[in-house]
Amino acid sequence: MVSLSSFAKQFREAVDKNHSLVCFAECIVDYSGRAESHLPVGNRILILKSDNTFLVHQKDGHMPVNYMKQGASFIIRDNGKSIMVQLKHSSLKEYMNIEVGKVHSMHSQLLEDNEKIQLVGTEKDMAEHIMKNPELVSKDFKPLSLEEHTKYGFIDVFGHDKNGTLVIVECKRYGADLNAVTQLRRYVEKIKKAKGLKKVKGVIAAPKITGNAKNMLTDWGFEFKPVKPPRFLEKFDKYQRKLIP
Amino acid sequence: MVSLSSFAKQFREAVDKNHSLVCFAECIVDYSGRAESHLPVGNRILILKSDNTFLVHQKDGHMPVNYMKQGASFIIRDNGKSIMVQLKHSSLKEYMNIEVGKVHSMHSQLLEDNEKIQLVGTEKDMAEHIMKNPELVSKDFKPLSLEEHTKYGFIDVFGHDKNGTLVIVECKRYGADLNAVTQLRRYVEKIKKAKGLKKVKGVIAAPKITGNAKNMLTDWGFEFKPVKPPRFLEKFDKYQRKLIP
DNA sequence: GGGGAGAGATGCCGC
DNA sequence: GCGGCATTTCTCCCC
Repeated sequence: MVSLSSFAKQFREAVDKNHSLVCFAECIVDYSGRAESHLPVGNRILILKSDNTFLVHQKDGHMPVNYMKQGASFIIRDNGKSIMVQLKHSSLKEYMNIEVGKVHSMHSQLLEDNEKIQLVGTEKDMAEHIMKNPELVSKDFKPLSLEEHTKYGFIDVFGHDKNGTLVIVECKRYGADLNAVTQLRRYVEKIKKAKGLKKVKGVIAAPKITGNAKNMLTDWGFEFKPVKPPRFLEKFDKYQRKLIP
Repeated sequence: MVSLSSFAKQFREAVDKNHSLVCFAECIVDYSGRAESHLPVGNRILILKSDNTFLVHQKDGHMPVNYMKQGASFIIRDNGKSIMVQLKHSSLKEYMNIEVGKVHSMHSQLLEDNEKIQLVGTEKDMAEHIMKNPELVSKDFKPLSLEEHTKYGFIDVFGHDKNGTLVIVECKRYGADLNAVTQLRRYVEKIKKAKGLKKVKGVIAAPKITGNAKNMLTDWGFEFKPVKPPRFLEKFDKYQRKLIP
């Protein structure tokens, strides 16, 4: 058990020194901003990060129950019976109040960490994979470019077939849904209009597709190509064999 | 500083007893599942929740750098120089390895919390707001129903005008974008087909709309109605005046 | 369990 | 700053 006054002192210090702080505390949380919320009294995990991001986690679940992004100011007030922590994010017009009644434990320190996560298997990796292996789309597909942000939109892979017809490929690392089809539809319509073309092929490359999406795809004359997202890339290959027996 | 052996023991105990655990530790994190990642050595916050959700947070930022959902099994192995925590989520085919080299602090306990967050200001609240105030859409709009999940789709508000023409309203609590327009377009097309109608009105009700979305909207003959999301609802009104001076 | 859509989505990049 | 889009999205609800 930590006294409320030392909680208030250590919290203030962590905010000012950009330390990271975690505590287990009984609290009431209120929020107002894009929406409004109230969380009645209970025991939660409070996390203050070195950039002053603030998270409230309940004992279960993946997501924080309340949170405040970087950029808020902190006012810590001692009411005697409880500590009021008031977060105010002026630019986002977001506000949060945490009334802390009991502090079961707390720890704060400077965390040294200069590393960034290395991630593979994203949609971009998939698009590059198709660039290198155009036969995944079709035998006569000749990819021209990987254009993420061009004037024609954010088309994943862009090329043509043996007849010179333009082909637009929309990659999805997960199962393609209705949204993926409408997205492809937008790109095809846009490029038809921009280039004054009558025929442009649209292809969705994804590991799978939902039934309704498949129907809409065929209705609109597009194609689906089952493509698995690239995994087990070279630099992770060795590691993988260790990780998954 | 916590010894590696007591870290291993306390972690195992927390997993088995469904306690919540937080520690500050130097670690290396590897992940394989839907994607693959590697995070080199550094100091992070490790969080084990009572449902065995596991989170790794770096000192900055809103999101966890690595995580594993509820349902994984935990193997904790002492290598002498480090502790290997191996998470295996068989049904999701997700794996995570955390190699812990130093433990700066740790705490675990049973967290008692029976409360759920009360949230207002969602899209559903906005749809109800329009049901009660149909003039926000137009003077002659007569809403018929709030149908979230009907055979016609997930239409927010559904009604007709003075001529008996069907009106579909798609609400967005944030600015409407291209996606919102294609969504409305899908609903209108679907209901036209299902009911064999020639004309169905489509309306987007949102606080604002992007330029491109507005263009696509007018191209397709739909309308935009600026509507603010309902806030300061009665039960939070009193609280609000207190919270925001 | 799959499908569809919202979320206080967040984060990234480009303009 | 807005805009457009991916995300190991997550979460909820319905079929």
